[in-house]
Formats: sequence, structure tokens, C-alpha cells
Amino acid sequence: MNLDAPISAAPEMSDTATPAVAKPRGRPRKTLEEREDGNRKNDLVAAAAKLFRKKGFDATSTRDIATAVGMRSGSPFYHFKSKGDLLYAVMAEGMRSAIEKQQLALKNASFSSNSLLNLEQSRQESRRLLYVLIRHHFEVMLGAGSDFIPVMLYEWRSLTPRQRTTMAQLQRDYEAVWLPVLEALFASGQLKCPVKLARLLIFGALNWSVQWFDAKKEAGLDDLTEAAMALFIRD
Amino acid sequence: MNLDAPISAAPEMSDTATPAVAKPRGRPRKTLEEREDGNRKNDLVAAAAKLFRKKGFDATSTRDIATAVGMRSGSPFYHFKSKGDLLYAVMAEGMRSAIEKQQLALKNASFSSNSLLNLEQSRQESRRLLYVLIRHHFEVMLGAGSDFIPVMLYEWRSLTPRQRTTMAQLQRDYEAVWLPVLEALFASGQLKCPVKLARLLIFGALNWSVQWFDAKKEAGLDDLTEAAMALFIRD
DNA sequence: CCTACCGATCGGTAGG
DNA sequence: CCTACCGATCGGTAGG
Repeated sequence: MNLDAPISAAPEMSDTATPAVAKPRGRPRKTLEEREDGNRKNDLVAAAAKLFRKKGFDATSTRDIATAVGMRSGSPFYHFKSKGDLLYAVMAEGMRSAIEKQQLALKNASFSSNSLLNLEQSRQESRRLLYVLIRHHFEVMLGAGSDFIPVMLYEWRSLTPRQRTTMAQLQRDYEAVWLPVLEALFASGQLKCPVKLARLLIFGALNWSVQWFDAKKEAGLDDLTEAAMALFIRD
Repeated sequence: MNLDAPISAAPEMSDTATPAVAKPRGRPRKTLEEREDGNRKNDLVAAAAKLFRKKGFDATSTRDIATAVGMRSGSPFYHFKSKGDLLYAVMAEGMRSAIEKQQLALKNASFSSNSLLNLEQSRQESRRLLYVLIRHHFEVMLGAGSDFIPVMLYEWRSLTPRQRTTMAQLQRDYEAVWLPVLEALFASGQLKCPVKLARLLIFGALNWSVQWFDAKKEAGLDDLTEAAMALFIRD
């Protein structure tokens, strides 16, 4: 396992207690070869994400994944200890990337968060923040090449307890920024549902879109976001 | 395949074009033996529903199901042509039962639907109908011994195209009664989201509860229903 | 990363 | 419904 590879930034890959065995280090580090190794690993994760989403984890064979990146059947196990570790890599990388992009989306949107706002301005501000969060969430689930988060949402069952724990932490990180927004909306009367249940119901409404959204159809992600806002939020 | 068994009321069981081969009919029909046969079939469907929900369709072996009802590995295939037919039986039976119970819940609730109502009364009436529909939907997904609908919601991928078509029809039947209620709420300004998207988002919010609801926890199905109403509907 | 391989499991069937 | 079985597939490994 290569700790320098982007994927491995996630806390744990395997379920064993002592990770990071490391290959021999006797050569100049970070040459082209090492980076290509990382690329192949990323290829595997991307192919796995696509197949896991389309056919499900259990119905996807490691041979399917190997074929998709032009490898032979045994080769994925040079990069990943097990099929389960590949699933975990997909999910962890998906969450890591989603959290990063969410931070960015918020930073771009909340330039006014430090100034003094009157009541009406602050009502609009929290509504705008929720819009940004929802819009970004749709993007992450339904945007081009977004297979990671759908896999994360629908393949929890196949994780080990350990992996579940770390994924749950990543998910809490992702949701952490939603709660204050929902609380502000509740306090200002724009949200009438208790925040805790509201969070669960709203995420449900959004996450379910993976099941029915069709990019070729009429509604785009902006339309979806506006519909969701109209459903949940009063003025 | 026994066409008299309750499960087989569903339009199709297998994917082949010519179903219903039928066993020799040379004995008095509908004896105890035949009914016991039906019971065993129902046992299999119930056990399959439970296991499919817990482990997923692909991760459940027909041996698991056989063991759960005290049969040997080959015996389920006396009752069902294939594992896929068992899945279809679970889903079709789940929907048939859900539709039936939904009709009943509506009948008990809408005694006033035929009388003349003033504006405020009709506003309250459509809100109450939505409450009944949501409450019933939670019951069907989260109530005691309700494994059928969760399986139906999360195992579509494993159906054949033919089976998908008939399931889609059953689902339309189930949802048919929701649309006029949502339209009335939209017309009266209690729902601000376009009806078509509202239906998808609302079902998402409800269906996702299968992932997080814990019967041992604080909130009950009534609490859930009230939270959902507060989230979606204005007065 | 490939070759060659293994043990285990799985859906399904024949014959009673 | 059981017994006994089969062919196929699968995750994973040794050795290079």
C-alpha cells in the first residue's frame, strides 16, 4: 500500500489492525514509475465505482473491474488487498472529494458572512446557503462522472464494521455544515420541521434522486434545487 | 406453479413467454395438501424477504433461504423456478398488500369526501389525506414484519426487464392516489413545489427512512409523519 | 503486473 | 420435498 497515493489519504484501507506494510524503499522515491502506479490505482477505483454503481458491489466481479482497465484477473490484488478494500477506496475517495468541493462551494458563496446583517438579510443569507448546499449535493450525486457518492450511499452493507465507523465520521464531517444552516432556518421560521428529522428527511429526498434522475430528461440540477427549496422552505 | 396460491395473483412470475405449466390435476382440488403447499410457498417468500432486506439479493443464497424455513438446498426450486422468481414474488406480494392496505386506510379516513365543503374545510381535508397516505407509507416500510417493500425499493436492479415493467405498473397504482392529493395541496397554496417533482422528492424523503429508522429510538411513526408534514406542507 | 491455479460457493437439476 | 450432483464463477494467491 502506497501511503503517498491520493486515495490512501483516507484513515484506513483494510480491516486489519496494522496497515501500511510498504514495499522496499531502496530506490529514488517518487519517480515516474511510482506516479504511474498511483494512476493505475486511480483507474481501478474509477472503474470499480462505475461498475459498483451500475451492477452493485456483490454482482460485480474483480474480473469485471480488471477487464475494465485492461488488466488480467489477478492484478487488481496487487493494488488492493481485497475487493472490499476497493469498495472502501471508492467510498472514502468519494467523500473526501465531496467534502473538499463542498468547502469550496461554501467559500465562494458566503462572502457576506462576516459583515453585520439585519434580520431580512440574514434570513436570505441562510436560505442562500441551503441552496448552495443542496445544489452542490445534487452535483456530487448526479453530475458527470459522479459514481462515487451513489456507491457510498447504497453499498454500506458491504463494509466491515471498522470501515463503517470511518465512513460514518466522514459523513458527519460532510453534514456538519448543514446543521447550523438548518438551525438558522428553523429559528427564523423558514423551516417548520425539527432540525434533526429535517436533516434526515431532506437528505432522503435528495439522495433518492439517484434512483430516478435522468440527465437526458427535462429537469436540470438547477430546476431540481429550486423544487427542493420550494418544498422545504417558506419565505 | 400453482395459480391458485395467493402469491401467484401477480401477472407474471417468470421471464419466459409461456408460463403456467401446471402439475397433474387428477386429484380432488384444494385439499389440505394444496393449502399446505401454499403455506410453504408463503414461508419461503417471507424468509426470502427478510434475508434479501438484511443481506441484499446477491449476497443471499438460495441455501440461506432454504435453511431459514427448514428445507434442504434444492427444495426451494420445487416452489420457484429460480432465485429471481422468488425476488419477484417478494416484491409483487409486497406491493399487492401495500396497495390493498392503502385503499383501506383511505376508506377509513375519507368519510367526508362526498359532502360539500367550504374552502377551509377542503384545505384541511387534503392535508389530512396526505397525512394518512404518509403515515400508511411509513407503516408499510417500517412497521413490524415489513420487509417486502424495502426489498422492492432497493432491489430493482436484479429484476428482468419484463418483471420491471409489471412492478412499475404496480407502483403507478400505488402512487395514483397521491397525485390528486398533491394537486389539491398545490392548488390551495399549501404545497409550493411542482407536483411532479414534489412526488419524487417526497417519496425520496420517506423511502430513505428505511436506511436510518430505528424502532428502538425516540421517534415513532406518528412523530415521523408529523415531521414530514411540517417539512412539506404550509398552512 | 501476468500466469496458472485452488478451494469454496452458488444456482440449478435429475431422479426418486 | 430430499439426495446427490454438476458446471460455472468467484475471490484470492504463489511465483515469477
